[in-house]
Amino acid sequence: MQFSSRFTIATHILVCVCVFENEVKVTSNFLASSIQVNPVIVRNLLGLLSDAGLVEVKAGVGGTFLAKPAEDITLLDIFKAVEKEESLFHFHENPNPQCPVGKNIHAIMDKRIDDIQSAMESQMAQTTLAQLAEGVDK
Amino acid sequence: MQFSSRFTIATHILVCVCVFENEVKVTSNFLASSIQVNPVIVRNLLGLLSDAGLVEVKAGVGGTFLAKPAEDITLLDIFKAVEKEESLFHFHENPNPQCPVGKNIHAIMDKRIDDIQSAMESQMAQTTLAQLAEGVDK
DNA sequence: ATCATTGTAATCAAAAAGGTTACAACGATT
DNA sequence: AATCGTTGTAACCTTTTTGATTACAATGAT
Repeated sequence: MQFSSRFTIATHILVCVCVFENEVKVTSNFLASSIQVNPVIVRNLLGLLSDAGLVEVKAGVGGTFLAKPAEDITLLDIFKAVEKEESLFHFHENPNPQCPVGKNIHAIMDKRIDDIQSAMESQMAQTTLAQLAEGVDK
Repeated sequence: MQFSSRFTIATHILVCVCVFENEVKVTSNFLASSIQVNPVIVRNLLGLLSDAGLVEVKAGVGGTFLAKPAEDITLLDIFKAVEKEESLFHFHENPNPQCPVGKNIHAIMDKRIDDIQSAMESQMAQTTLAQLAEGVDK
């Protein structure tokens, strides 16, 4: 199991936008050639990032801009924008209610699983796009 | 993206073994009927848990036992036993080295990604099998 | 009106997940 | 040594997801 590359690609997109938005027109083709994936994949991800209020995409004329300051965009924002699953964990659906363990397994695990997901999300919230963009050596 | 149900099923297996190992013979069929999945799936997971040194499975005669005290088995041990991916995140393979962002994206993100995975794993290590088994109401 | 660009639908291939059948190997019991 | 329930594993199948690609209507500045 791994996260799809949507998260790392979306992050790559946002770093590019942050670094280049005032220098060149950041089109899906520009982004696609930096990431080396198909431009349609970029456009679909831009749609998700736009829905999440992270970027503004200029239809027709082209070009993408940050919709808010890079200091206010975290890895958690990006993750939530592109990974739509509510829960990280996939429970087996039908544990046997006749069995004491099957009957209680959800009650036993749900809180622990929430805590694990929260720990991950808290750490994601620690990194901002501004910090990432600082690491780009032009 | 979600983790496969291997993790929750494997945890269910271990809770069952912990609770029942001294009462009944814990076979793959017994476990399968508590979880309500195919016995072969249980046997495959038991193989992984056995490889990881968490359980001992009696071939031939049948039955599964914990290989160490329930206090010494954590959710992280279970997770690592059944999810073999080294990294949680899947990087796009070929960022463009001609682009300042493409060239640096790994250097920028690798540490952050490690921190996120570490945060998740640390939280997983906080819960022991013994704690989970306490929650079973027989 | 033109033209580069975006938004999106329609496909397609590859990989992964989950399930199932089948059967050889095992090992205690008789 | 034959039996019998069980484990270990191979083979196969379906469904879902991911990632990729082509195609084209809609957009909006010029």
